[in-house]
Amino acid sequence: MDVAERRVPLNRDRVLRAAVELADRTGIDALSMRNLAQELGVVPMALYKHVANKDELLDGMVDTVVAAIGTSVAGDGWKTAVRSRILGARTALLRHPWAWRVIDSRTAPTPAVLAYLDSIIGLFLAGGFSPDQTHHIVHALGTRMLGYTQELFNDSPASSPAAQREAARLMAPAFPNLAIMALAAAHDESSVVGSGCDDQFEFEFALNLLLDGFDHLPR
Amino acid sequence: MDVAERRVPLNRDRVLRAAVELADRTGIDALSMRNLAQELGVVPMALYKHVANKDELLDGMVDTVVAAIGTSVAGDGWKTAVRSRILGARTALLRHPWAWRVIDSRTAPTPAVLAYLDSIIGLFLAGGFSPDQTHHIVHALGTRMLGYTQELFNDSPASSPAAQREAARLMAPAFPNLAIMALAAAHDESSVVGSGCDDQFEFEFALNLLLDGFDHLPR
DNA sequence: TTGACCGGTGTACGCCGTACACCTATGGTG
DNA sequence: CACCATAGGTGTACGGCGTACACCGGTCAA
Repeated sequence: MDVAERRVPLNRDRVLRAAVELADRTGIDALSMRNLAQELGVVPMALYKHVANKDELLDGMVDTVVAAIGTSVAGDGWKTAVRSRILGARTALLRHPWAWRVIDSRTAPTPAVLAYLDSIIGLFLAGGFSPDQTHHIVHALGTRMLGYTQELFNDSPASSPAAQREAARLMAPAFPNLAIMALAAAHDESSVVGSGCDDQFEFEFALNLLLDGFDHLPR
Repeated sequence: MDVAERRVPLNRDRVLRAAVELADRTGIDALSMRNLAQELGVVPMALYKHVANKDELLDGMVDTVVAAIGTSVAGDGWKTAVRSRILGARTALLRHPWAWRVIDSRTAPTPAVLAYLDSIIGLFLAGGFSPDQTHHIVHALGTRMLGYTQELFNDSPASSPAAQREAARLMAPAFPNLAIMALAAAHDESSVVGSGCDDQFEFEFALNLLLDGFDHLPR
């Protein structure tokens, strides 16, 4: 019987999928070769028959989730095509919160990442942008102007609006402008339930701003 | 004599500055409590009299470099003020390549980061943007649309243009659009010596695009 | 029948962060 | 002046990490 179980003996793919699942469930920091091995009912060193080392495991995980982005494109011009592609990538990566951090801790991009990038570039070239312009555009899409993400404001995940307003009032003396902004955001209850701040909306706002900017480039 | 040396006995500040310096020199991955202690001529556990644990050390390091951004602002309207502030932050952080990654691996923002953010927000509020608009804007500045940075193209640090063109030709079959773009970038030799791609120029291009976008918001 | 090879095992090494007990000099207080 | 609390540096030890290396049992081609 255990022989029968051994008959499906741990593809590289099974290792990668298990790693992704474990990282999703317990966080990327808790993903160790030992934990992963235990999850698969195997001794740690067995993994090394399928991945060279932990870095290659991480690369493989990235490739797995990036490859899942898919290649659907709506055909109505470059702008909607790019938008749908990027939003699709976002929803795919949102399922694996560790992915962003892992992706840019890697030194060399993985093939799936390059393929995704290539497809985006293709959309801009097909849209009539020059290779140089496309280069600038890709940089603009890949650069973060500030060093930190919007996660700043998730102080307490499900805090009530009242508690949030109270927190704002607390930091008002030290960071008055921040407090003003936070209060305004907590105010407007038209957004989704969460932190008084609809991340999806914010993302699309920024994306549209950039796309419109690209649109106005001389061509 | 060694008593005399012990008379300057390891401020928390000296620990943080040494940590920053060590991370700059050997990379953030090589920064361990043990290495840092050795650098300071002290036993590892001595550090724990000055920082609670390694996470707090990292927070302190972030605070140190972010506090060094400074608060200079040119007075000619919000746009130039924001631009100079952000470019200043960029040059400060470029001196510590590990900082970006450490900053967004932290769960809670440190005081200096909040202060910097507060000052940026203040510039937009003073520029006539509503708190809500400012909120959107800060998100736009803090979000990276693609999951990867521009470091993608640093395959080989000091590769000759010829080598780079050769690399592009190699990947052309698999990633044709990427190759087109890379060739165009390597082409134009007007940029700085480096990788055929002037990161500073790309950054300012993206920044100006966003700032102009903000400028056109109804107000 | 044999022997190569593939995949899983067991042991061991050197690194990491850090808990805990200890030691020693210092400086304020009786 | 005697005393002792305290701050800062030490030494040892533990559990976890990635992984090198030797091993070993099946499977299958020759």
